[in-house]
Amino acid sequence: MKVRTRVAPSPTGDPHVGTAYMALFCRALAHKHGGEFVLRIEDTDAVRSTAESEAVILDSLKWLGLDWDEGPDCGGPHGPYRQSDRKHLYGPYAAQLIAQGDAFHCFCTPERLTEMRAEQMKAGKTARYDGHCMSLSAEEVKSRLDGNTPHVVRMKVPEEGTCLVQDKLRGEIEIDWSQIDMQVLMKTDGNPTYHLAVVVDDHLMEISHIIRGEEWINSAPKHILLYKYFGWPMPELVHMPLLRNPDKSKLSKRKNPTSINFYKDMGFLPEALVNYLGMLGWSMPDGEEKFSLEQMVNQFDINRISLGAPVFDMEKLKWLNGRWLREELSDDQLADKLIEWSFNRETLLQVIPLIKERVDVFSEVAPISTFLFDGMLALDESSFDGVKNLEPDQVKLVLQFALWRLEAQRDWSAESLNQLFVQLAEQLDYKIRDVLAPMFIAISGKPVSPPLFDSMSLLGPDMTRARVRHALNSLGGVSKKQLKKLDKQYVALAN
RNA sequence: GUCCCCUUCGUCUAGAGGCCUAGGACACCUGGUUUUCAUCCAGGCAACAGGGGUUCGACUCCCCUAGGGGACGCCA
Repeated sequence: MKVRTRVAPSPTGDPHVGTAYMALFCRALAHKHGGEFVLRIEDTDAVRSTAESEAVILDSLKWLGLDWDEGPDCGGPHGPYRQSDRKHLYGPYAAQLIAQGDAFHCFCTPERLTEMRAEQMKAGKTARYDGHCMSLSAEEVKSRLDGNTPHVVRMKVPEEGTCLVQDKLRGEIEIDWSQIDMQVLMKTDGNPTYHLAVVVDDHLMEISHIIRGEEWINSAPKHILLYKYFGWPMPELVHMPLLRNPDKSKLSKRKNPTSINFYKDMGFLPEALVNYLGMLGWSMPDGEEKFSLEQMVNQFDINRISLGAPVFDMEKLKWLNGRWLREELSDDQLADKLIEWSFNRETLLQVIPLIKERVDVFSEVAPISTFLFDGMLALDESSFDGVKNLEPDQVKLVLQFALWRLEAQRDWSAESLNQLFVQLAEQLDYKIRDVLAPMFIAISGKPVSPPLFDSMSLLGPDMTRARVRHALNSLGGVSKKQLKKLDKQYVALAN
């Protein structure tokens, strides 16, 4: 059988290193066995999915060299490769399950479900649909459907027994059916949920091996059951360990930069980042730590994957990057890479308007603009001494609120960043000057610098957010207790 | 709370019953090369979570405990 794998990102945000991690292993397995690696866009969440996010994710994966054999941009024999373009496909499958008696219409309101789950959890039970709408008669269902009552389609799940999940890495995993919820398959808006779409698409696209994060183990029984209902052959399951923050929690942008673009902005080489991801949870037979994507594919053996969840260690990534840079690039090539990265005419033309009025001779250009080419700035508490009108706690509050706003911000033009801060200052009833003072330190490292919003715009969302987070950390970070308090204030702010 | 997964130096890992006095790498420390720094080289510190089995023999197999993580959405 042909080995076909897929990575299926959801275009709802920044390109995540975890997506690249899965793409790397999917690609390695497929290509090692002469098969194909597919990229599919899972945009069944119509509210959160955006075309921009999709474009950025595709670009990032390409930048890393993790290109695919079939996908939304290049097509292929199993297209389309975007679930929103396949929307018409899923309804009939849901209808088939209803006709077979393996699924049913559900008219329960979200309120009732929330209440039901809360009660179940309170009683120490697993939250699970209680089967309320399964008892509806055919006539009742028909009349409600005719009356256009909002509804979903749910799959039926056995009450008793055990599901055996075969995982290539972990062997047999037993999960009781009583633990499995009667998953919604079709949403009120007519879109399939991930669970239906993934099964239908993986089957239609002839995916042979599903490589995904460990977080999916618990929903494997739902998928296995759907394959059974449809009478389709079950692909092999490979659940990879999850990448971790230094504190061992699941890698998250709150604690560690997760956007691929951040690493690009920092000036990492794509080869080094891919190499680093490859050595998390996997190793070359000879123990060599520096290897190219091609070398990894050639040597790839799924049995060399280790299951302990690896901590993403930027220090080691940096060391590896240094090796790639020194060992693989001639001075000439390095010069080209630097130009490509930031030292180009285009970037320069964006910087010059910010500094022209502030320099008299060329030799002043570098000192005033270094922060635009820097990574994480060398900050400590004393860096914020110049912030006079705010108490230390207020400085933290401003930075944290700004960070939250910036995380939600999509338009990264200087003008809309300006508006963001004007609004924040108004809502806080602070002077804009006082709100901006800590921001200047966070972004440029100094109390005075070229225009803040233009600088932020130039640095881009990933680097800007990382700097604000870094500033917060250099002030001792925000404790859980503080965070809770701030969050409360922040929510109150919006209303 | 319920269920599931995981567990070798601080971190990434090698290890598929005797080759383990547990190897490598990052970080850290020491020394050498270098006008300084970095690179590079040499050396050092440092781990099989705990307890029971199985076995002539357990880092490796089984069980229990502990710790960590994840899942419990009309998100993926």
